[in-house]
Amino acid sequence: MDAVFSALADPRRRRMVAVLRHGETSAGDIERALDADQPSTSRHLRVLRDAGLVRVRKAAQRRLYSLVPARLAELDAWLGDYRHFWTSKLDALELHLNQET
Amino acid sequence: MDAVFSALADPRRRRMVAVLRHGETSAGDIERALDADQPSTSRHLRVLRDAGLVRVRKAAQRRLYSLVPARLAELDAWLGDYRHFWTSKLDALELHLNQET
DNA sequence: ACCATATATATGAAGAACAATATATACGCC
DNA sequence: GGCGTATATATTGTTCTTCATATATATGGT
Repeated sequence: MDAVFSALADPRRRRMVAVLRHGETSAGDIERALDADQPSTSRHLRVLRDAGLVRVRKAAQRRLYSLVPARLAELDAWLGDYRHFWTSKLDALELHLNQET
Repeated sequence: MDAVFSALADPRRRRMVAVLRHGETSAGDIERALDADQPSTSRHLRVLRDAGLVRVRKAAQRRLYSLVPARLAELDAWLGDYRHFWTSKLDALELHLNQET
């Protein structure tokens, strides 16, 4: 879970994840989509991979990346424990009080 | 959003958030709940505060911390864009396949 | 009311551990 | 050999930890 959160803490990596939302994408296409340099792209993809957020598949010289739903589902499960905080009426009031502070 | 993710990347800070799920808690009580030293606790609370995940209220010498639902709701909203990945049947299958890897 | 002390929390500074960036180089497949 | 991608290395920047100190409020004695 640590790795998931810290992987997503970087805006470039979140943009990568956003790109992957549209389906399997090659490292090169991700690189171009983000207009980043190649080694840095590769390194960031590695962080996402190590966090289990993406998986990679070889296709000749290309590496095709895609999202791993399970990891995002875990994050969702974690958040689930807190969801009542902003969904319940009682806490909607609390939310309102916060805004005044 | 960066700050939210990186604040939650630390397990101690996630435990703090978990403690705060039960309601407003003083810095000292959080410190004891986590069995951590005082300065470190204070600093971690600051990170959570800077990320907007908690707010603080003064009561004499005590500082009473509580969760800010809005920030967690933002996280939930971000996740929302991806939710269909693991809720659809097609991707439930995919989730299953990942677990074998 | 004044002073000393206690309690609760925050901040400063120094060092270790960790992460990011850039440049260069290596690997594997066609 | 050329292409797509990954890794090594050096450097710089961030974050965490610890010890020491600072600030604010409360309490008790005189």
